[in-house]
Amino acid sequence: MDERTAKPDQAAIASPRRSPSQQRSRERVERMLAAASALIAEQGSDAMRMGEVAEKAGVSIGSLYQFFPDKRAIVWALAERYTAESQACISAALTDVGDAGGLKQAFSELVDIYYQLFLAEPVMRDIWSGTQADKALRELELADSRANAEFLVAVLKRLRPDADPVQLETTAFLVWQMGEAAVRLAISVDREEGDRLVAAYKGMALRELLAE
Amino acid sequence: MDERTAKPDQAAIASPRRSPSQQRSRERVERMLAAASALIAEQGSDAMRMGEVAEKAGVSIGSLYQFFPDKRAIVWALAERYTAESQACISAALTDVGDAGGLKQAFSELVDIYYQLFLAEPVMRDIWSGTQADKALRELELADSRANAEFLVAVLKRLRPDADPVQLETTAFLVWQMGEAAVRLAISVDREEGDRLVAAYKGMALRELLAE
DNA sequence: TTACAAACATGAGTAATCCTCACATTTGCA
DNA sequence: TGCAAATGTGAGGATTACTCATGTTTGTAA
Repeated sequence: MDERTAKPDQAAIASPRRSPSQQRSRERVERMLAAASALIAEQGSDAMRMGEVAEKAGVSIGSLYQFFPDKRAIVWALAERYTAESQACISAALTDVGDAGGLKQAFSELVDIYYQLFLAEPVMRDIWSGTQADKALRELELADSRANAEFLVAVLKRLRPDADPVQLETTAFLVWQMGEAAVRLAISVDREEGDRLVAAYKGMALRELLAE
Repeated sequence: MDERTAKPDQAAIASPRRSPSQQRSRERVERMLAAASALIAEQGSDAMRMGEVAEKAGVSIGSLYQFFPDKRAIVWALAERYTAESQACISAALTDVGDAGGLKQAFSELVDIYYQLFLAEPVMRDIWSGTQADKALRELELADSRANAEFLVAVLKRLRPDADPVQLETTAFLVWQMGEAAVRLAISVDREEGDRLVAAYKGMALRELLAE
């Protein structure tokens, strides 16, 4: 990221800014986010300029900063929406799983969905690519990953009631993070190899989840 | 404007700059890299300012740009050194492996070394954190990872001569990338959980490498 | 209806930083 | 010794995130 005017090492998770209370401004904020999303899809979030976002949204640069403390906050807001959406999806896919076969199928489907999403959505790809560099985004991703791992832990506790809970927790979290890494890797190579890598990840992860 | 065709050994992805030919300037370039390294260790590469690097190295800002096309090129140069070093280490650890037990031990040691290195070296940590965001660094990491995976493939072919070579290739590459992701994850949580995650990764990876 | 405070909108201006370039100095060598 | 190429310099151009003084709109209570 650019970080030109950033003060050194201020973590700064979502600094306080006015949140829109009137209908009019709520709509404007939506337009800002939509504009940002479109620009990120076109050029990536690094190349996204605050001036462009304002222009595309049909607002002044000042209005942008009325609701977002800085550039990263816009990306963060978009990221938060994606995580909320996918958590609902993951929760739905895993809560009903009762046996090993069910886990195998649900997990495989989830990985496929995630892979497809990354292939199809340039904004998502861009946002989670920068994850490592941005402190706030990294926190969001870790929290999200832990939450998702919890759904897996619930399933595992049902399937293997005698296993060490801490061990299960560790395994689920690792498997989840490996999945995100595998998908990010897969989309950065050619399609054929990407497919192979995702398939290999599935095998590796399921072996770990089912037979310890 | 010097359009003189640079030496063919400039395999660097982006380096349209003079490379030092005199003893004096070679020493100055070393000082620049040392200064950059120190500043990255202190504040991270985002917060590193080109002016600071020049000042700390005792050269002018112009001299800095004489040898590095831009800021990222400095980070890239440091990254390249680390990869060259670690490749030698990895090659040495894996070339003599002859059986499953040997692989298990060598792999485990390599993971430990890598983990310790990331824990101890703030510069390495910082550089490879930004990997996702920087195109050139990502290329370097992928190339490095493929090269390292090749050492693993050589071992696997010896241990499992009948296995599908493409499959082995995929597995080795995936395992290697998962390892990098696992270590990066491990250092971003508290030490105790990090140790558990690295141990879990080892188990998962070895199971995949040894028994397909 | 009107008065008024709070929310909202504006965009020229500020500050920080990357990088260039015209010119000065040093080095290797014929 | 002369000179071209390599190296050194730092003020200034260019870009861009972000601020703030000032103007406008909105909800609401008298």
